[in-house]
Amino acid sequence: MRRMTARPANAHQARLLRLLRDGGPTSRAQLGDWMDLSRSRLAVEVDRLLDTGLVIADGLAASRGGRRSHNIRLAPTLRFLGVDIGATSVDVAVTNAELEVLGHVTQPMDVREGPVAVFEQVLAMAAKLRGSGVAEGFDGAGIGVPGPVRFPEGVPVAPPIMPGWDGFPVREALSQELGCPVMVDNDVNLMAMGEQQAGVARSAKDFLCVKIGTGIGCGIVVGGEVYRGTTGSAGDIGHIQAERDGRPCACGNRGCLEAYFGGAALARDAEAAAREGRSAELAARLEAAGSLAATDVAAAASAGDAAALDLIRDGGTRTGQVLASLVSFFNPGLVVIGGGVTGLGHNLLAAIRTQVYRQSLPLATGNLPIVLGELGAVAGVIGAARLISDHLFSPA
Amino acid sequence: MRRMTARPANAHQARLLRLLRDGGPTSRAQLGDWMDLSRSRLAVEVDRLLDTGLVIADGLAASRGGRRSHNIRLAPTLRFLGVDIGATSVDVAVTNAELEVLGHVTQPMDVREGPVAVFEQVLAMAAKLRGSGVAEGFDGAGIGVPGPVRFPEGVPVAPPIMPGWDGFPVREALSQELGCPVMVDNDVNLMAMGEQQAGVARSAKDFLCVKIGTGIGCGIVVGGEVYRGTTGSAGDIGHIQAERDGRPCACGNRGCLEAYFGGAALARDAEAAAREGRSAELAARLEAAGSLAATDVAAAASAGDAAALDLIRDGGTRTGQVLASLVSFFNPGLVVIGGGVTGLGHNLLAAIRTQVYRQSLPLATGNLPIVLGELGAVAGVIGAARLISDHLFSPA
DNA sequence: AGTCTTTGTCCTGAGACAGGAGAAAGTCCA
DNA sequence: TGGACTTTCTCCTGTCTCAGGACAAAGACT
Repeated sequence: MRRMTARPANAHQARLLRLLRDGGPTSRAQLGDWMDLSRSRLAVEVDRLLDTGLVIADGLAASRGGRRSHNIRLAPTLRFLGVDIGATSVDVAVTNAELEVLGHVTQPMDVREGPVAVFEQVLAMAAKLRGSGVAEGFDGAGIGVPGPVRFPEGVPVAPPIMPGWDGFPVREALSQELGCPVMVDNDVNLMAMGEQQAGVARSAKDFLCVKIGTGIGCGIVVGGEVYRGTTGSAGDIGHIQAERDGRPCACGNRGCLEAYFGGAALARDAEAAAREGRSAELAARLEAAGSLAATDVAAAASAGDAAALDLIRDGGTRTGQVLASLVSFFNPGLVVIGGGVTGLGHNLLAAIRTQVYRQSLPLATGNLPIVLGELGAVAGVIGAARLISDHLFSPA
Repeated sequence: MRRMTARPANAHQARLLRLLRDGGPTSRAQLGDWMDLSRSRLAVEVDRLLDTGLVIADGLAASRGGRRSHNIRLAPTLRFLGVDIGATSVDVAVTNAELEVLGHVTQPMDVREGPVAVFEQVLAMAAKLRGSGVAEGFDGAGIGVPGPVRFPEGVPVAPPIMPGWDGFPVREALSQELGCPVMVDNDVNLMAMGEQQAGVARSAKDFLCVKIGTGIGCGIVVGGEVYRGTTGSAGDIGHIQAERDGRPCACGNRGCLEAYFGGAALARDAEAAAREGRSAELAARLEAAGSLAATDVAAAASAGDAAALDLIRDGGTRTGQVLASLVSFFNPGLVVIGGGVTGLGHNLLAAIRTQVYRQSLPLATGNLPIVLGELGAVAGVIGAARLISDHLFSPA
């Protein structure tokens, strides 16, 4: 099947495509109101988009007291691929042009196996989704990787947890393989975009999105746009010092937040608690599985295990301390907590909130919601689809 | 004398005005190149600006191998007033349209006397400048206040060090008094704008500007624009926790950065060192003056006093610790250190640099200059003039 | 003196754009 | 059932915006 080749020819067309993406099928009149453009001018641009095939006019909407309107909508055959590469697993999903998830698969994986092995797996997963009938091909793909990215080129730079990826031309390689445009970004930024597109951050302009997975990162959104920093490492808060002369961290420093919290540290601490006899619940789970993960701590905590609860509270408190500084500095309108350990749920959230509300300036916390992300594992893939659609729905 | 009433009618004209402001007198041909606009289209907009009187064409430039060009420049009679209200002093300056300082006065003052008393003084200073012949009137004024501001309305909100100012309609009141448009912002943001306009940050897009005066604040510039946060308190880093369960702070919390450093804390610590006999140099100065200020510490340090050097190093280290977190988070392309205590100079800078380069991520610090501001006291007033000129040089 | 370069002006044709007239296709009420 | 009213969409017209080319002005260079 032929895939999307056309691109919007001007800013009006780009804006139309995004409005249709986020607002669904819409009449010409409605679009004119939204864009603050005369109906005559708008009609021209819509007609041009119809010519390109990027949008179609199908069916008539119900009358609202007058002539029935034509539904203008994005081409129903458009398909985006969203890929979220984590430290220990990978998510691949297919969306339509409205960024609704049509198919989604998750598999365990180890990033340290390097880009070649990982992308082989990703391509197999994409092929599987295509085989299941939700897509005949892809018009674009967004890729999230767990480390800093030189965004314009789509190349990871100096990623601590994925050494083999440094400088690998992810964007170019995948674009070749998939035969469609590809954009690459940090997984945390994609989570923020996902929650902004379809989650709790829909109406937020300036917000932070803290992802607590194997590591800890923070997506920064300024004026509705992801802020990536000068070298693409903005939001890398895992190695902010949480304790002076504290625990040694893999990065070479001491007392980093990630040395105390995040999936890896949490599992380590839980195993220690089990071995030292501080928790029968955790010890039993360690006995059964041979090792522990963040989910075990969550399960133990909801079973009332005191040691597990302590671990969560302590991690939340440390995260909250760091976050309190960032809230004072950045004065966001919303803070979203997400990532693998959100299974820890409200115990974690309560600890974070307590710390932030206590330590940050009243003016900054006065009306500051701190909430859990509502999309879970699909936040990343929706963000990835949004990334590539933002790219494709911008003037050529 | 009649003052500026015209405003640019469209984005082209606004851009032209800013180019002329930042680039000085320029030929039509040069402007066309800068704006990426055809000479014919540009000529139309320039002619319209000439009609409004906002710009003039005077004299001919030297030939560059062909016909000599006309110099297009901003109206030489335009005058902006820049006001920088600090905790203990106030700066007032007059600039021309190119934001060059034509006259500048500084006076001691106490913000706690409240807005009415302070503005009486400010208006007297402005009148004095006008009397000296550098201006016959003002086309606009920018005001910096030492606390958070609700920017669109130009009203201070919940300012900790200037309680009487909460909710006072600074913008409206001064606009009445001066008879010209007024914009109000946090003094730290104005310092950042000043260094961006005419100082070390001229080419920086994303940078931080740390102002260490009586208190400590941080201007945040994203993509060339000041970021103010959701409630206008972004950059308020003085009350970030520098030490767990540390010194009590005036804000009610413990261990805030401002409890350890900044002009107030530094003076307090210096007086303590003098009284406890840890520094003969500082004791002598205390004896002579009855109290100590940051400048005394600077003088003592440059005279080789060990206790003074310790104070500076300790303050720099703590500031550096906080800044290290913010650098990891924000990944700026430049960090500027300015404010009253920059007299502490390179001892302070060295301590800050050491800490940031040690604690932040290598990717974020790899090519990160940390430098002193180069404008000193005029940074704020130039920033204030820039603020109002940005406002006036934008489409009506 | 002749050629080249640069600047600035003028003109033309393509496209952007708003607003109005009016046709199409419905609702609503008597 | 028919007339009045609404809403949507198309078409037309006049005004701007804009690029690019032709050309004149004014000087540099040889």
